[in-house]
Order: sequence, then structure tokens, then C-alpha cells
Amino acid sequence: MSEPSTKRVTIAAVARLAGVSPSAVSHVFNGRPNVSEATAARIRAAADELHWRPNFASRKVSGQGGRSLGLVIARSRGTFGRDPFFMRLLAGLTEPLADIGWSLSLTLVRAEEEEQVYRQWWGEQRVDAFLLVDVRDDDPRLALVEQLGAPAALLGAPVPGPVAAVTVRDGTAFAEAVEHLTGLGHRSIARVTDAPGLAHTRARDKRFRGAARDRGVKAALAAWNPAAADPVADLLGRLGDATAIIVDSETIAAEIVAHAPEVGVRVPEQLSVIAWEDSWVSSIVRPRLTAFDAPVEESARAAVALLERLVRGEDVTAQTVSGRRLLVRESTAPAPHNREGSS
Amino acid sequence: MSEPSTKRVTIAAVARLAGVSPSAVSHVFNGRPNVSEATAARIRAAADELHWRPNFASRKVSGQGGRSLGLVIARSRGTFGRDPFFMRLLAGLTEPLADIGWSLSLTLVRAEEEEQVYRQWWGEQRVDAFLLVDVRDDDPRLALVEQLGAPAALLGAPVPGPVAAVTVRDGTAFAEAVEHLTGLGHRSIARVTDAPGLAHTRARDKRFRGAARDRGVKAALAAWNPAAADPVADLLGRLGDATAIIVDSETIAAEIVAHAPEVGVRVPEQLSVIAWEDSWVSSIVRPRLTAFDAPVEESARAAVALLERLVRGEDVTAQTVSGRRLLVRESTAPAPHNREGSS
DNA sequence: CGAGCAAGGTATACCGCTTTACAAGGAGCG
DNA sequence: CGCTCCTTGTAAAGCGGTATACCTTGCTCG
Repeated sequence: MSEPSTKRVTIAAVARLAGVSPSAVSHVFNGRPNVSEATAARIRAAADELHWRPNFASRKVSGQGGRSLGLVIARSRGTFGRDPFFMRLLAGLTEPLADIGWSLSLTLVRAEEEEQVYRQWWGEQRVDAFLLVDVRDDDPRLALVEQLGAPAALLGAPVPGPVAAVTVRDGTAFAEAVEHLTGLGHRSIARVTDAPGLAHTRARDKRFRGAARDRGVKAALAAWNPAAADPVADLLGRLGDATAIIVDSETIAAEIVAHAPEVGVRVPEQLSVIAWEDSWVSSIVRPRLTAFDAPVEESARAAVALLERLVRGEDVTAQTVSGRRLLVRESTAPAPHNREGSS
Repeated sequence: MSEPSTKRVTIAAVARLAGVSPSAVSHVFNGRPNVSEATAARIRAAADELHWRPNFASRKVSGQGGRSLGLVIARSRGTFGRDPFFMRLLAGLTEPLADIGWSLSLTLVRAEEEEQVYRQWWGEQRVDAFLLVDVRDDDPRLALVEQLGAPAALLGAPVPGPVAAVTVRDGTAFAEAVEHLTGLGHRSIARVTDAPGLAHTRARDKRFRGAARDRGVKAALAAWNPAAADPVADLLGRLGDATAIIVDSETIAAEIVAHAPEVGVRVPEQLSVIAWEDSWVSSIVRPRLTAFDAPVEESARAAVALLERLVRGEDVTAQTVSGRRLLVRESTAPAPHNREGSS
């Protein structure tokens, strides 16, 4: 038990067993042509028998092979742990990565260590590409990966610049949401934003205002303040005459519908709520959340494909994946008459 | 942009800039004594200037350094994605790993590929140790890591055998739960189990029965059947005269309290519910779940420490971390009189 | 029947770093 | 003043592969 175990089997052992040179083994395992089918079979048999596989690190050192993707998330344990989006992302990343034989290296960091970790991982060649999530306004990572020369793709934010992005086609999402709400009689709608620095915020603001203007309804913005004693009460108190809200974060939407009754607001009778993201959480709260289902798994797959091509040196342009769908559940309902026009 | 970027800087470049041999640089970066403080400083300065860091893969090839932990999860995207436990685990793993410079390699697999992935990762030396979660009865992975000679630790299941384990000290947890419930007047309690094959199930069954016997209350077992048309209704229909349940999975507990009213059972008035795990989900459903808070982050830290020692060749014994605490919230209440003794 | 050539393998030089063995220059000392 | 010993460094041999250049054969073909 205390023994670090049996000597590890190397390519030389396989070669010996198959009665060939190490080069031959290497050739077979790299799909090179200079080996007859007969000996190739013998070599494969030998490798199987010894349970041998080319050493990941060695291949990396000698050029070819053994890639891995770095995912560095700058969030506290708390906000990471309670965002189902990340679970979907991880789950979605894992399969396409396995398909192309890449590893996934994951870490959580504090914001101030973030750059440091990118530099370190890249410098050590611990990873061969980065996936950037939670992209902020003027995100320093964009310049950083550029400077490092590291292949990178960002997820979920159509930021101008040289870094390729995978974005969800959601041009009409706000229009759809606003239409759904106006159809229910709502005339004043607020958008609730979570983390104000995130890069997608401004674009969404614009789309939201546009959609509201098109439909001739009032649009407002309300920031979620997690520092408040009772964040839900705090937010609801700042809503003015809005009878419906569209919430950037599913988690926050869930907290709102769960907690609203306790501060005297009935959902959906008095307030309709739409969540911008969807997961099983939306179905577990009551009322169930009307939400936009984003194609996270598809995005993940697209991002992996994109990075794989980048690493191979191809030139790659941004990718778009199919849009968000509005799943109407129980948290949206006809606007209350008594609130309309009040305030 | 299409250029794979600037030539990568190697140890030789640093050596040249500092006017020393590559060996000297290596010595400095591995804390070896044979270099004077003056030249060491010069070398470090040169390395900084070139942003050089020892190549992760190369260090791995030449023995020393560059370790990584493999976490292979045999779950479908769905059941992985909706179990907050994994988020806590990942979040908890990340920090201690960073502290010792290890990478975390994560993947999800289908059960039938599981062994294959362990073999592959180990064979390729892609990882240097495994963390085993979701340990099942007669789990083949125990023998497998033994056969491979791979350092491994399992989490959350006190399985006899040579593989070291990190377990949560919860000897008294069931006693605590049962005491809480009997204090509320419950005389018949059921334990709801999720995945029947998991290794901890039997041990928990035993503890549960023991705790119930000690308090003189009736103990029953009920298996959750996700295949049923309405799993919650199905489960509640099979509860007999039990007025309280202890649910292995927090997710299932959440589904139960959310859905029970819709099938005519009021929680906690008619049925008290305790969840065996805790996360933010317990606070977002109504009624909020009375739950056991497990020290997931501490377990993760202990597991990392244990694996690190194993990899260094030390002999390591099982570790226990501080116990579960019962967090009493809203899903437990006095037993209903009308159900008592019925059935 | 000998030149020409493709097919099938091997020898060898790396990749970037670690590590052991060894060398050069002082310092300590009888 | 000659000799040992220590300090500070370097040369060189790996680690486990990959990749290129090169060397055999056995044939084809004019």
C-alpha cells in the first residue's frame, strides 16, 4: 500500500514486447503511415496487454498532443455555488472536450488574483486555451490573452475586439418578453440587474429599452442590492409603478418569488416575474418561474469547437447559437388593475 | 492574430539573460541549496522579466512537480446539474488545490465508460490522484485504483478496504433528527432514499433504525422513484402512517415540499420533512427546509491534504471532519393528531 | 539484370526541465 | 605553504515521448 506502485510502463516496454523500435510504436499511435497493418496490429495488441497509453505530459513536451482548456472563474464560493448556470456550463463542456481528448482545468479565484492565474497557467503551459466567462466592461482579460498570445473564446458577451466569442442569438428575446407582458396588460416593466459591471448589461439595457419603446410601454431599471438587510423588500420598494420585472439572474428571480409574499407582494397577482436564465430551480420554486431557456450546452459545444480550431492555428470568427426560448410558467399573469397608473 | 504568437520562453533564455547555466535556474526554482543568494536574485529577476515559469508538462516528465487531481463523475448531465452538492464540492476543492499548485481535471462520464476513463487518465499520467465520489456498494473503482496503484481517496462513504476515505462524523446525526422529530410528537418516521446502490445507504439505514429503536418510534424505508409519472405523489402514497420523512437528497426534499401541496399534503402541518444535505436551495423553497449542514468544504480540504500526502508516498489513514449540524427551519412541525395511529 | 523506388522500419535529435556527478576557486588549518 | 574541504556552479544524462532523416529490403521495369 505504501509503495507508490508498480513501475510505470513506457513506450519502450511496448516496443520490446512487440519486437519493434519505440519509433514504430509512436508512429502507430499517431496515425502515421510508415507501418504495415500487420505490425501495427501487433503493436496495438502489445499496448493493450500492458495497458499502455502515451504519456500526456510527454506528448505535450514534444509538441503534438495533450491539450487542455482552462476555466478560471472569478467568483466567491457563494455566488459560484448558487448559480446553476455554471453547473450547466461544466456539464456541457465536459462531453465535447472528452470527444477531442482535451482536459478541463477548473479553478475559482478572487478577482485580484485573476490575471495572475491566467499568466501562470499560460506561462506553465498548463493549459492551451482559455474560456472566458463573466466578461465585464473593459475586461482586462481581453488584452491579457491577446498579449500572452493565448487562444481564447468568450462566452455570452458580444464584445468588440479580436477575441472570438460565442453568443446566444437573443436579439428578439426582449421583444418576446415585452410582448408576452403587454399581452397580459402590463404597461410598466422594470429590468432587474445583478452585477452591474458585466459586459452584456449595456447591450441588454439597450435592447430592453428598444423593445419597450416599440410596444409603447414604460421601461425602468432596478439594481439588485445584495447588501441590503432584506434585498427582496429593498428591491420591491424601488419598483415604482412597474407591474412586471425581467430579472437577469435566475437565482435572484427565485429569491424574489419565494420571498415576495412575506413582504406583502403576491406573485404573479401583483407582480409578474420573468427570469433571464432557466434551470431546474425555476421549476422548484412556487410559483414556477416563467423564464428564458438559454442553450448553454450548445454554447459550450460551440466554444470548444472554436477553441480547438484556434489552437490548431486556424482563423476563427465569432459563433452564434440558436436563441433563447421563453418558457411561460406560473410567475407571469395579467397585470393588476389597482396598480396601473398609480404612484 | 492567426499567428500562434511569440516563441515561448524557455529556461535557457532565462539562463542566458541571467548569465548562468540552465541548471542554476532550475536549482533556484526548486529550492535547491547550491546557488548563492546574489545570483538567485539575478535569476529570479531575469525570470520575472521574461515572464517565465517552469513548464508544467516538462516538470511532470522529469519526475518532480506539476501534479493534478482527477475527478470523474458518473452522472448524467441532469442529475449532476441539479445537485448543489457538486457545486459546493468543486468550490471547496479549488482553493486547497491552488494552495499546493495542483490542477483539477474534471469530467462527467456515463457509467459504462467510467472505468475506461480512470484507466486512460492514469495511463496517460494525465492525473496523479483520484477523488472518488458517489461510491457504490462493491464499487469496482476501489479495486481499480488499487490495481492501477493510483493514489485515491473517497469522499463520504466509510467503506472497508485499503482506500483512504474522508468521512463526515455523523454518528449522532440520525439520533439528533429522530430526537427533534419525537420532540415534536412524531411516532412513525420514514427514510427516503435516492440512489439505492450508493455505499453509504446501508450504513445510514442501520443508524436510522438504531436511532428510531432507541427512541421507541417506528422506522420505515421508502425509495424515491423518479420514473413514476408524479414521483412526489407516488412517494407520498407509499408512506403509510409516517408523519415525518428524512430525505437523503436535498434536491428531492425540495421537490417534495414544493410539490406536496399540489397533491393534497401540507408541509409541515401534515408531513414534516428533513433533508440530509443543505445548500441555498433549502432556503429558497417554501417552507424552508430543515436540513443537515454537511461540512463539504472542510471535507474537500481534508481530501486534498490526504491525497497530497499519498502522492508523496506517505502512508495515510482515513480522516474524519466535524459533524453535521441540524438546521431547524420551517419544514418540520408538531405531528398531526389525525394521522397518528391511522393506516 | 542492374537501376530506381516504394514500403516498412530504425537511429537519432530534439522538447523543456530535473538531477546527479563533477569541477573550479577560496577558506581553513596544521 | 601545501592540503583538505566547502561553496557555487556547470556538464551531461535522463524523463517519455515525437518527428525527421536515413537505411534496408523486395519489386518493378526498361
